[in-house]
Amino acid sequence: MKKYNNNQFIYFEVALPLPFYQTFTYKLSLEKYDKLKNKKLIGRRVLVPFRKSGYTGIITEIHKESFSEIEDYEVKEIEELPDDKPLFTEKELNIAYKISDYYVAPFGLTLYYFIPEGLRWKKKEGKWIKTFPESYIYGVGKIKNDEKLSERQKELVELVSSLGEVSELELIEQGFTKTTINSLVKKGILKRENFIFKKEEKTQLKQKKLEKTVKVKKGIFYYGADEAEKRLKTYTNIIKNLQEEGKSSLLVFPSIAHIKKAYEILSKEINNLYVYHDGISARENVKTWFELQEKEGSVLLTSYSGILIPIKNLSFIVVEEEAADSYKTLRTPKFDVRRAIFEIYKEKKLSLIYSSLVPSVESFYSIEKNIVKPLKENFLNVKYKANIKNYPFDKEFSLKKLIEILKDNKKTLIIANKKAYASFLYCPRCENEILCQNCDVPLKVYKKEKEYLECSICKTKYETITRCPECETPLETVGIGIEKVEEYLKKYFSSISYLHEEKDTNIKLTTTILDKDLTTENFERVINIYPDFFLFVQDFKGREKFFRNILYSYIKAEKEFILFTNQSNDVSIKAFLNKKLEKFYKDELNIREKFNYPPFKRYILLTFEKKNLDINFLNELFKIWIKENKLKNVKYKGIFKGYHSKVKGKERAQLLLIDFKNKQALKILHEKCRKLGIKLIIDVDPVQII
DNA sequence: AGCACGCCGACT
DNA sequence: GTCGGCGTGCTC
Repeated sequence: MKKYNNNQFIYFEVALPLPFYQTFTYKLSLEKYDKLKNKKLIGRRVLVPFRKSGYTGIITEIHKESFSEIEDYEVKEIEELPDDKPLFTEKELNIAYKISDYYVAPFGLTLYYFIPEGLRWKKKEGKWIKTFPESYIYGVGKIKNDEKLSERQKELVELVSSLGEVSELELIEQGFTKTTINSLVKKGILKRENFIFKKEEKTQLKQKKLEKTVKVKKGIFYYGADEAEKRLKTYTNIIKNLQEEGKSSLLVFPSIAHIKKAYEILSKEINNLYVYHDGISARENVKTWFELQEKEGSVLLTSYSGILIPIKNLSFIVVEEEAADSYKTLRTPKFDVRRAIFEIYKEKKLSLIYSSLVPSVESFYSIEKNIVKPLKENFLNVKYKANIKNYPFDKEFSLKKLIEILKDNKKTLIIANKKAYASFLYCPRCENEILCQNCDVPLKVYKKEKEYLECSICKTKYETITRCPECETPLETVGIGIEKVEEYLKKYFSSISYLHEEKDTNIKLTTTILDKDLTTENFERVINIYPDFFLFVQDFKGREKFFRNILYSYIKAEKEFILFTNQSNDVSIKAFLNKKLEKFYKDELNIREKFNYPPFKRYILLTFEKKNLDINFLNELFKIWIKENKLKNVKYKGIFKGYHSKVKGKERAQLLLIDFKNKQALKILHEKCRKLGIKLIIDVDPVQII
């Protein structure tokens, strides 16, 4: 082994946004290191060369001084340390590591996911592409009378003051030199800000005296039974108390819509309130990131990517709507925000609340097992204020009945449950459904804005057809989507709109109610049309979804609740009607235990994708993998053709591992598949199995 | 992932 | 001849 002189360099590991279960070694010359103001390297953002391009990485580990390069590869030197301090502390790195480990996701990709978009720079064709300019120039507006400025300088000052704020890059493109800008900055006529721009003075809200002192102890709690608005009030009290001690809070929501609603309500009460999510400009998010690192007593509302911001004095976290399956991300890193937050709790030991009107089955189980403590004694409780009626569902009768009900002009919310116009097109003669050419699934029919067909998987749009391509028979639409309900109602009523449009109409339509708990609007009557299909989907959470769908729609009704269903004998409906919610949870847990479903067994879903995938070959490969890794008692189901057996022209096969613990072996399988050109998607604790 | 290299079949 | 699809190998 050839040794190099390593006295002049510091060596460290860098996590890069690449799909490998490894970090990469880079070095920095001591000469450059000595010039750094902040000597802390761990958690810091680095720009590194990689092959012919370059990536943004995070330093995760410093090598000992005795580290020496080996012949296998040449360690390259980093190009730049763009920030003046680390982006993450060691605690956040630990949390990200645990998340990536649990979900068998590459560490570098996991960490990269939590870096704000504005700081993810890439090198292409020798040039670093930055998401937005690094520095901005703006005028301060103080020019002393005796100040002598050149013509060019005067021009620059004029331009900047007319624009208010302009990126330095833009000024240089306009032909101004760095020296011109620098000299004016030195004189204090212009000001330069890196990343952060003119600080708008946030008007501080006048603080009313706190009604009562609400505090939460350290630990994990469950907060249920109250509706979303009341829950936000409770948090407001807790947050304000914490702010007086300089402590910060983090509120996590399952969607941007939730955050917006919560912000409307909380911003009237709370100072130092921040919002961070993908819908906000990259620049604004970067600013939020750096401010939260410094400011005491701040409050952050976020969804997924903001949970790892190293917020100063963080001591309180809320996971709102904890039952929302959208907390599980769809792309790599495939992780569950609820579990990620649990990892934060383990690392930081603070107060953590999981919250929902009624708990998820998993949360109920955790409460029973004493892992989570209910904040209130009666955590399972719904106010029964509206009368309940249910009618059987069939296409003809239900639509007629609907018209009859709506005739009295009461303010009504209709939950149509299905989007689009119809679920698919069907030929009554040859019994064919019109399928997507790439994915082999029926195409959804859209009609409202424009007539077209769309694949719900690959989103390919097709022109509408009216006759069967095989036999020319006129096609029929099957299923009642929200657009069909709307079309039908419009023949009889004019005051109709969608709930999200926030228009003032008597009849409102929506596809789903599960994410609308924060909708403050009240409805005299709520009609839920045929939520039954939740029960027919091959999904271990089907019944739970059905149950929640009914409960969430029910609580929006002030006086009358109407349910069109053919499942009125199901345990979930009976538990709801008999006001014994607990019955549903007990029953559902029994079923899950009996059928080896989560939370009793842990699942890992493996999805294999390739053009022309051979299932027999895959079976062979799987068995060899078990043998080679000496895996014992591997319980699994499969390999079966995926529920969507063809996606985007690729064949799919799936395999369900039950209570499988050896994550290392999974990495080996992933590597093996990659070499064979098979894409393996590892989904630990999938929220649905289809 | 993303890119270079090399093999092979189709087509000017 | 040569263009391009895709299987393979490699990345500090």
